[in-house]
Amino acid sequence: MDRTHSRTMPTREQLRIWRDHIETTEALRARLAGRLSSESTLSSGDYQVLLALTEAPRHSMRSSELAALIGWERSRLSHHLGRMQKRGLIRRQPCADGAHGVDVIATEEGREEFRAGSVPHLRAVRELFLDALTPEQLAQVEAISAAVRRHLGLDEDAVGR
Amino acid sequence: MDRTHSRTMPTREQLRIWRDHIETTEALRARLAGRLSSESTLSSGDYQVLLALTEAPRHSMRSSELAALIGWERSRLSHHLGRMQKRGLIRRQPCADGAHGVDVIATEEGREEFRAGSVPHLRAVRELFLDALTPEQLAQVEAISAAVRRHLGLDEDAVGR
DNA sequence: ACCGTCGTATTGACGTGTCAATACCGATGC
DNA sequence: GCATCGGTATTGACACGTCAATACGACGGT
Repeated sequence: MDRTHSRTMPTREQLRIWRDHIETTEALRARLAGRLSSESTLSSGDYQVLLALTEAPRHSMRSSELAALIGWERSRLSHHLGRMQKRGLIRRQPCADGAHGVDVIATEEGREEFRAGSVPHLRAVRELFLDALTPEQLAQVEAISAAVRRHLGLDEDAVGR
Repeated sequence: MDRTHSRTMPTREQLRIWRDHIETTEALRARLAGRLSSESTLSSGDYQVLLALTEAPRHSMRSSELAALIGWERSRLSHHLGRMQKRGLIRRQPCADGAHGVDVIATEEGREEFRAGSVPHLRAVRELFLDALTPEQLAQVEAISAAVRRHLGLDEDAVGR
């Protein structure tokens, strides 16, 4: 590779860009979470879970599949499902089809909350993020994310890459 | 404003870019935090606090100044300082100069940990983030962050803008 | 039948973050 | 002097996340 730059420390300028990037993205995430919970009783995590479940057959999914699909650790999902269950958004029941797993099921109430939160959430993504950028910038965001993901070795598993 | 695009929902493609962006940045943050705590006993939060304090005169700062400088809510800082104090990284003492505040002081141990973590941390920023991008992309990141910050109304207070 | 072991899900301890309520103190008005 | 108000810092309750430890059923070897 012979990269000349990798042995030196970041410059002030580079660090500033890094910090701005992280802080801005964090602020964006927080704003979006705020919008979501002001329009529905859901958090971002609840939304991700319910998004996956409502799109699944019978609004239901194996716990481990769900974790893989949304990219969460198992224990994180387990804790989160506990909280959601307490609020009546989902149910859990021993896996119907033989094996030794757990089926997670979105309740009617959970699906209702999801529907109620969905449109405002998508609108917020547009208003807070997409509207801030030109189409060229959005394409740049895509390329930059891809470069970082590749660099970090995410997306390893995908087949054809 | 008459923006033609603001009344429609995001496309699938736009949503994908959004999610990739958020997830990638989050993964980056997590990786960096992991590197930091594997090289020193510090978390990212500890690092930010100690960075501000070690650069301040007498390694000390009013609690409220500190919160403003690193952009944290007061209560968040208070909780965090409690944890750092328990580990001996900082001390707190009633404000020396008259008024009714609290001085936060980096202990010798805190400064030592900061020094130990600093170089590996900066190296990790380079390796995980800066090395992933071309100079053009880094400039794009800067412009994109600026656009989003402007759009969200951050940076409001700055004088001359 | 018994013992490891692997995969799945949960749990407990703890660090982290937010929000609302509180404690504290100095200044201001009566 | 005393009530009240404003700014400062803390606290408690709770949501969220990670890590390590645990439970427990299925499976393979003996």
